[in-house]
Order: sequence, then structure tokens, then C-alpha cells
Amino acid sequence: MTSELRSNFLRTQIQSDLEKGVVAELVTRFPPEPNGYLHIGHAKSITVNFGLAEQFGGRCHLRFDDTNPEKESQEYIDSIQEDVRWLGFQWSGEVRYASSYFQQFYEWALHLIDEGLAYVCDLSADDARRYRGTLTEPGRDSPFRDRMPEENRALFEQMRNGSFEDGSRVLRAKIDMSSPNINLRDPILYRIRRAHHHQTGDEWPIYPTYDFAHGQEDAIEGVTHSICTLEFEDHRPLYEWFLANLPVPHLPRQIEFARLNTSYTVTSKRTLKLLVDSGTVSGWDDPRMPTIAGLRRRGYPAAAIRHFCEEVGTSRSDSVVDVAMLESAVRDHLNQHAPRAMCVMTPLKLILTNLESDKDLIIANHPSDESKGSRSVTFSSQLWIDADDFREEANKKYKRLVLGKRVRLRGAYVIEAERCEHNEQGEVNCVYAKVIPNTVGEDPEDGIKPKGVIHWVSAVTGVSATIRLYDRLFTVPNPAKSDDVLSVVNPDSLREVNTAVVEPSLVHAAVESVYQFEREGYFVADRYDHSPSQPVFNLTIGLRDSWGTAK
RNA sequence: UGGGGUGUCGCCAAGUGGCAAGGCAGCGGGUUUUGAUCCCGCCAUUCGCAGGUUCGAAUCCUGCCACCCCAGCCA
Repeated sequence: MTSELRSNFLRTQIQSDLEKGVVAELVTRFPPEPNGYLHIGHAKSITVNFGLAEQFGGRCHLRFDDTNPEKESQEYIDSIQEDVRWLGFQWSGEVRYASSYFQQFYEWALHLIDEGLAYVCDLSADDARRYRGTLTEPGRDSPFRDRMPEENRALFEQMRNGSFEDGSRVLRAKIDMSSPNINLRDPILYRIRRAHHHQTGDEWPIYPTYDFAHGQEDAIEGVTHSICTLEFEDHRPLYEWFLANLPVPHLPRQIEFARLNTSYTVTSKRTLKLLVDSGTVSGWDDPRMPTIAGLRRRGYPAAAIRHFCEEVGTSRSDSVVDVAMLESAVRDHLNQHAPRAMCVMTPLKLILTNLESDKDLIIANHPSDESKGSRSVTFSSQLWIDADDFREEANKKYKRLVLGKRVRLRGAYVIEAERCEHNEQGEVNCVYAKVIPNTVGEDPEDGIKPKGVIHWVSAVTGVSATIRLYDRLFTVPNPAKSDDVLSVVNPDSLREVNTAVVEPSLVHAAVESVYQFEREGYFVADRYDHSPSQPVFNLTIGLRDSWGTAK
């Protein structure tokens, strides 16, 4: 089942647990807090959790870790589900919510109180911090640490009933104020927050903390392997402490892996929000954003993102993956799947002097995949070619149209440039050329082969379109390390081209479908703005260009 | 410097005592009606450093060094 997949420590561990019968079936979960949009880092976590379940014939739950209502909202719950589905995964059973276990958590809190393992603490947030000590000094016991279980129970019930002010008291586990692991210095289990919850409404004036919720959620759901990121490693002893001291129905195991970081991108929620709020990008789904919604709108295929996540591997070492690897996965997928079409970005009129009549040429939609079919393209005496593809004179390294020389028009005839005209500024604004007869699919009979191949669009049937050329959002490999991220934003990350002309077949492109505009790159019909009357394409990623970098 | 982690090619990453996979990037060359794709070849005598054990170490031991995480009533 995993023979074709590279091994990693998670697969090795799970394989072993399954073989030894430690667990009968693998159960994982993707547990986002609905407080923001998912980004490429989450895609990795999703791929790891759902992927493992798929590979080992197990299940993966989608569970919202919604224990902090003040930061959460239904908008995020909706977008997260859409993103997970778009990536191609289906969670096992219904969507789950930590909040649906609140009553159970409350009862378990009472259990700890009765066992003398939890107490209500009246220290203010500031005082609690002072009592906690520092990294090198132990903390001190709270003066409320020795309250009797009966008193704690009464107090906690009053907390639950809304008798106290927000933040006035908390429930804490009684563990060890001198532990070198700060998470064990009597961690907070519940805080008073009379906040409206998107799922439970005003039912609860108290909410459990992450630590008092996560392991128990896993236990309730029968999760076998609770896979999270490295920063939770220090919480594992606490995770296990709750499982050991509560009558839970199942013992999940927490395993940590290194989160995904990619160069030239930023994933902190705060920074992403800053980009949106400052107007640097148009929104959370701007094609330049590393959000799933942004990558989607950019035209990155879900399969390419999944493949990338698999390719970078899963380990425990902090690392920054070169974003070129993501781009490579996108190109690789699109090269195989995207139909080809033609678009001229900077039109230059080409007049064919010896073409008797328009012709309908049949052009393949893919150079090597016949199943992609072909299309009819009108070849007329007035065409558009790209201004960059013509020069009055050039050295032999230039493989495009030159005065007096030949070039192949993609999928059509070989032509020879005869003369050109200039505008008042002295720029070439029209090229006259003759068609070399019988050269569709054939070399010229006189043996003089064309120098190269250029793309074109009929000036008669071509349709003008808006093209958005995107580039990396940041100019430095690690924008997060910058003191002022906005200062390292690439000023040319978006260039809108309004002069483009596309072949008519593209007018009916389905939104979100990606085409390769030959010799230019991959472009996606914008999810929201594209329409037959006003075509809008976003640059997904350019073709590799050894010429552009060599010249 | 209290605790927890991580160090294998420019960037990821397999490898778990038997003689350094693979991908990305890069560099050569070939094919080509996309300067794309594709194809061939090159790219770590060496695994953070220093000792030690062993016939044999990236893998075991010891000691250093570097980097990351933790002092939210965030997750």
C-alpha cells in the first residue's frame, strides 16, 4: 500500500502500530480553528492527515477546534470546508466541532476537581503570569491552590452559571508549579468569556482552553494518531496527563512534524491580514496570496498542490522549501493537462500579401496527448503577432521573424517577412509577409527552413481580453524576517495587460479552466471576472524560459 | 542558558552498523512546428564538529557547536 511512496517517520510509525496491532484502524483528524483562511501550510497538514488515512485504509475527521469564539466565525468554517473539498479530500462522517463536546469537557473538569486535581484560581491574568515564574526560575503556588474540592466545585458551577465577571477566575489543573516544562505549571483549563459562540450561541459563559480540549476531542472521536506541528511538542506531557487522569474512552497518541514553510511567501495570519487590510492585495483569495483560495484563483491545480506536499516529504526538521518546487509541480501537472491555445499580448499587425482567402486550420489542442482533440482556427490575411517576435534585423540567435527571413506560424504556414511600416514614433506598426505555399505541416519545398515558430491570432476573429500577469508577491526569500513586510512587497507582482487578443475558442473557456498560451505560460479563466463578453485570464505560471535568462 | 527539538549536496529529503536514493535548482548535450515538453549526461570519497567503539559508522558511545520552540485566561 505504501511501497511506491517514500518512507517518512509517520508512515513508519503507523505501519508498525498497525502490524503490531497497537491500533486496529488508523484514525487521523485535521483540526483547524475557524479563525482565518487556510493557506499552503494547512494544505500540507491536510495532505498529511487525509493522505495517511487514505494510504492505510483508515479515516480522517474534519474537526473545528472552536474553543475561542471571540476569534472565530461561520465565514471561516464555510471557507475551510470548501478548501478541503477543493483539495480533493472527503472527511469521514459529519463535520465535527469541539464545541459539541463542551458538556463532556465540563463534566470531566468536575471530575478533576473531585479528584483534587483542579482548582478555581482567582489570580488576575497579570498575577498568574508573575506566579508562573520564568524559563529559568520555578513558579510559585497560587494562594488558591489548596481550596477544597467542595469549594472548587461550587465555584466552578458558579463560573458555569455566569455568576462571575469575564476573566475574574479560571479553572486550573493542579500539577507542578516548579516543572521545567512551563505547560505543566498548573495550566489553565477554563476561562470566563461571556462571548456568543457561532455554534453554541450563549449557552456557555466559560470556554475550555486548547490544552483541556484537544486530547479529549481526540479521545472522544477515537483518533489513533493525533498529528500536529512541532510547537505542540512541549504540550504532549500535558496532553497525556489529561488522558491519564480522566475516564476517557480511548487513548490517542500525539505525534509532531515540522510545518511547511516556502520561500518568498508568508503564512502568518497577522501578515496575511495586513496584506489584505492595507490593500496590497485585493482580498484573501487574491491570486498572489498563499491561501488555498488564492492559489486556486491563480490556477494552481489541487492535484499539483497535493503532489508538491508529497514531494517535499514530512520530517521533524525546520526547513524552508524553495517555492520553485511548488512552481515545478504546477508546471508539471499543467504541461500534461492544459490544452494549448494562442494569445498575443502585445499585438503587431501582420499582413499576408499573397493569401487568396481565409482558411480554417485544424490545430491540435495538445502536442502529445491526442485525446485532447483539436480545434478549428481561422487563418486570415490580417493577423496579430507579438511585437517581441519581429525585428527588422537580428543576429542568428534570434529565432523569430526578421525582415527577409522566414518563420513558422504555429500550426499554420511558414511565412517570409517582406517589409514593414513605422508609426510617427518610429516603431514598427505593421509587417508585410508572404505565405510560402504548401507549408502547413510540411517544410518549404525550396528547402529553406524557417528559423523558429511564433504564435498568432487572426485579426478578424481574435477577441480582446484582459490578462493579469502575476509575479511573486515578495522580493526577498524570507519576507517574514523583514522588519516591515510591506517594504519587501514586489511592486511588479501584478501587471494588467489590456492589449491582448485571444483566439475565439478561449471566449468560451470555463471559469477556472487552465490553458497554456503557447510560448507564454499557463493562464486560468478567472473564477469571478471571466465572461464570454469580457474574457479575463490570470497568469498561473510562466513557461520555463532558458532564452529569457540567457539573453 | 530551565525544558523540549533539529542538524545528510544551493533547497527539500530517503537512509536506523555493511560501504550516501530521489526531487527541485544548476550545468552540458540531443530531439522538437511552443527558446516549452521530452531524452541523455554531470552535480555529497561524504553525512554540524571532535574524539571513541567496531573488520566496518551518516547510522552506536562521549564531548562540543549551531539553529528552532516554550514564560496567552491563542491554537
